[in-house]
Amino acid sequence: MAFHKKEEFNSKEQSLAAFAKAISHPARIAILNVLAKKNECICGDIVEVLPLAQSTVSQHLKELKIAGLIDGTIDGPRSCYCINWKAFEKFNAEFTSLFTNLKIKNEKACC
Amino acid sequence: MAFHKKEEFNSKEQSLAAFAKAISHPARIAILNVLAKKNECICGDIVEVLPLAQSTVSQHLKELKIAGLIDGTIDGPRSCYCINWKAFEKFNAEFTSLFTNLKIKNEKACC
DNA sequence: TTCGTTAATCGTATATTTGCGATATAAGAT
DNA sequence: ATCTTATATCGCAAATATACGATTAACGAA
Repeated sequence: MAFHKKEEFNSKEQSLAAFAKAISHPARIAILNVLAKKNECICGDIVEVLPLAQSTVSQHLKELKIAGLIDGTIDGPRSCYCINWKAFEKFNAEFTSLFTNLKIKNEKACC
Repeated sequence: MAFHKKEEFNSKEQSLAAFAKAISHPARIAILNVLAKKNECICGDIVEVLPLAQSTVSQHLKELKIAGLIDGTIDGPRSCYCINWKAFEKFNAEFTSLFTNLKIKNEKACC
């Protein structure tokens, strides 16, 4: 029975998979781009740019926050989001290390 | 109404999201590692190593193949899979270019 | 031909994701 | 205190993803 067997894989695999999942939707990539383009960590502006309802955008922001890719602070009646570069660096390293490890082990294609 | 609004985002966002989705499950990352470790493009061996049923592994392989990350050829009664390095390079470039673009635009955190 | 091996696919159950409108919350403005 | 604005959260519906067992297909060997 036992569904979602994700726990049975090692932590490195899980960590990278979780990160990939966070950016596995175009809306979330678009959000990251918006956050970076505007030098101020706006938030409601994202809703205007994306073809999604406010509640949906809020949900995507939450997922990015849970994944640690962005930080969010409450600023009066509005929220301020920005990219967490440290987390990005970490995951970027994990990601490229995957490729590197693979490439070292297997240089030539066999099929 | 209109669900899955993914089409409304630009192709770059969609392409990167699709790649991220392909590696957004630890089983698929594990498969990539197995494919690389063994210098031969085994296939049934993956089933032995992973804590998943044969049909499930086959499904994950299919997804990786659809995403273009691996190639598969039929070799007698068995299938031979291997990593598509070209696709990997392409997506690796897309991925790092995302970070680079973001970093150029926004050097300092604001919250 | 029949049997065994290997892997893909089908059917199905369950879980998760995506999306929206409605509602709640929180703070500044009037 | 009330109104407005901004955002989070709730509740729900639909779509996808994950997993498995059973079946099918394709081939080599007996």
